Amino acid sequence: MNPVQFYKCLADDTRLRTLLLIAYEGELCVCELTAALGLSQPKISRHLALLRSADLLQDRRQGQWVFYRINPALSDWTKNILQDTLQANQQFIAKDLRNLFQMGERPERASLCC
Amino acid sequence: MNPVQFYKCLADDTRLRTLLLIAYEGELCVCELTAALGLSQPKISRHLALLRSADLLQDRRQGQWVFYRINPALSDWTKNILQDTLQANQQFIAKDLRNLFQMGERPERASLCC
DNA sequence: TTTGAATATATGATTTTCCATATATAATAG
DNA sequence: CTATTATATATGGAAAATCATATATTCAAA
Repeated sequence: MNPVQFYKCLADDTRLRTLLLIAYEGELCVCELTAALGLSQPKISRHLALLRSADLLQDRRQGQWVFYRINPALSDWTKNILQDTLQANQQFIAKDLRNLFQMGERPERASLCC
Repeated sequence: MNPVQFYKCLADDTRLRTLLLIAYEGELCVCELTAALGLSQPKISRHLALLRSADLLQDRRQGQWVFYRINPALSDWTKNILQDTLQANQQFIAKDLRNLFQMGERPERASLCC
């Protein structure tokens, strides 16, 4: 992956928060992200589409929800950058995480095994 | 440093090449960067000004030249990101380095000690 | 038909680039 | 020593390109 393309993906408030929240939680659906970030659904969807088409995110539909996760096929260095950014900037998403934990009725994930 | 501001600095071809070249070489002046990148002097000067005002770069004048280096006061995580990006993307600046090495009459650095 | 999510279009805002010119130091001629 | 010229870098202003957002609409699943 071209490093400039990669950093363009991170160079936006909504997208970086989204990526770090997903990196922290493992998987989040659009409605959880709207609750956490306090932004409109179309706005978030648009950024998710960008991150998906850049192969930073993977999506899966489960019933009425679409869940996003960091693409496990990402190159090691980009995964490391995301992890290091998360470790060094926890306060950057602290409020978003609080919003997420206060959200009622978060959709249940289907267990991936068994 | 706000991570979004930081990544905006890296999210441009000219700026990322400039940063990685300087990280690799330790210190470069504007005329060396123009030779390495093959871009106009005003274009490079503008991006350098942006990186300086974001505190990613430090400059010092020596005679007629202005030398730029990575700001040593940068936070550890941002310095690490730059180093990791350089390690994982050496081919990204390979051609620029070749241009630099082929450049004649590179200005001499004053030794910093004694 | 209701809920969750994606997209199209238009618009506004920010960024990037180019050209010309300004400044600052250095080198040279008189 | 002073005036002139050359070299290195910075910047102002305008044009072009890119990017982000809002609103309205559409699609898909239950």
